[in-house]
Amino acid sequence: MKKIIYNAKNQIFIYNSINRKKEKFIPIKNNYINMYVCGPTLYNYIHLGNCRTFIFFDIVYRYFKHLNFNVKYVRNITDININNNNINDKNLNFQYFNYITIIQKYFLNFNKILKILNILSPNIEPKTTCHIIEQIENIKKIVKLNLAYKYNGSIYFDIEKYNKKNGNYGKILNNINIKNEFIIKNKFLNEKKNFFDFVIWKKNKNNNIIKWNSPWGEGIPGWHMGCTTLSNKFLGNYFDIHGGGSDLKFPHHECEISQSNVINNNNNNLAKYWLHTNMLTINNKKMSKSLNNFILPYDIINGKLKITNYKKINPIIIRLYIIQTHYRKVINLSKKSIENAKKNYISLLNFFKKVKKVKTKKKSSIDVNILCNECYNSLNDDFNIPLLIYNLFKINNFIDKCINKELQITFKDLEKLKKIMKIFIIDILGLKIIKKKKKLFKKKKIYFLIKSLLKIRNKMKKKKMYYFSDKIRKLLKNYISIIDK
RNA sequence: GGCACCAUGGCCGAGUGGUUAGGCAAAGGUCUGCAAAACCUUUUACAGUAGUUCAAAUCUACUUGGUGCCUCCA
Repeated sequence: MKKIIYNAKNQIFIYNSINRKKEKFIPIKNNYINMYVCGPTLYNYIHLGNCRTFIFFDIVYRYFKHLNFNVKYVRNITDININNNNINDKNLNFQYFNYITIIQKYFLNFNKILKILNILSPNIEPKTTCHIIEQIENIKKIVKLNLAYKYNGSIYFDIEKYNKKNGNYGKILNNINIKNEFIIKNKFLNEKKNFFDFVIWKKNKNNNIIKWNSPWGEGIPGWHMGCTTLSNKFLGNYFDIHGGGSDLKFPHHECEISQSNVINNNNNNLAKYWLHTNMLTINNKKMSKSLNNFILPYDIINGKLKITNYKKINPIIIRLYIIQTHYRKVINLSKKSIENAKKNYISLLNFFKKVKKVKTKKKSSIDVNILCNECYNSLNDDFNIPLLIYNLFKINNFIDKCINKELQITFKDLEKLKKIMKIFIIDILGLKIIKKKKKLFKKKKIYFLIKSLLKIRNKMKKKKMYYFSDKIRKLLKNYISIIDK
């Protein structure tokens, strides 16, 4: 028998990347949750793989809020780029105006995509460029402790010194041996002392206009410094959850941890629980900007892709498609699986329509509380959304059987199930109901045309002229679907 | 080379020790003028080998095949 959970809040288990184990989730401060997720770097449109992380943590955020935790959710915006080659835009020359235009373009796109995927805004969305002073202060601390060195005008974090001084770079999240022969064989140590030493202050090159003054000359802070500084500033030097894609584990998160431990003079490793979402692959290859095999959400929505047979896909279906797979498992994009999500979506939301057909009885055939608790149990077990969806289908199935009078349910229990389905499908999974194609009807002329055609069709049907009535239905197929009662 | 992960029917995809999602495709049914939609029924699969157990798709070990990270990445 599975345990019945009366207080879901105290029974959450999370897979912690630091220990590679599922651990009971106990917030640092009772009833408060501080959560940080690495946001986008604005050098291109966000692709479907990027969206996965944001959708997953959106559900984590929604679930915590549903459980009445006080959640502070911070997701940064990296609006600065160390390597300008990353910016993939033909019109770009590194003039100030163009640079800012491009950052703005991708920023707007990012917000738009997140909105149509029904992702809630975090509490704070700090931009890297707005916190340069704090970053310089943090770099000063590292330099002062003699754990950094200057090379070619840039400042590097000295891993060897750090590790000698009780540090553990490479081992916290990744188990990477920084003296591994394979790496030494394949990489060249032409710039830094140690191959893994990472830049914390990058010297201004080619008279780039994006730069700030610092004790080490003009330049920009290193990428990892942004996240350490922003999380520290808004959530303190030790907070509950730090999240991001699994490809950020190394080196990004490892660097963040080292910096934070030095700056704060502790061994807290920045966050208590580290969560990493797995990759989205296409043809079994990781989707990424550098491999140029990425898929943009807009192209799916607008039906521009072969993988969806050039059919337009509702963004909420994309959302469901992504959460159907557990966050720690790879998703391989395929035609069938998107179609699958579409069907699942329809049948999940159909619940709210067909539930009206149920005729309640004096007794229920099943203990409804178990069905409800199983939903909470699924999410409590390391945010097992696929298992949750499975349990939602169980409820859906039960209702089908009540309609067919195979099983029965009381009024009270039915209300309970309606409530739980609403909480999980709409509030937590964020699968809000699609508005029907009303836009077409707004155009009055089309509306009246369709209406009069329907009138004609009904008359023909009455006269049993089915050949013509079916023709009309076929003609109108692209605009409306006609279902005879 | 190191570390991490994955393998489920014709296909896509859940399944976290016993009851075996869901969808596509196929067949039959309720309904129906035919359809559509909805619902019901049918088809039992877990890479291989060994082990633990009364019981393994699920736990353990090894083998095979694949993926990710070790360079910017969600």
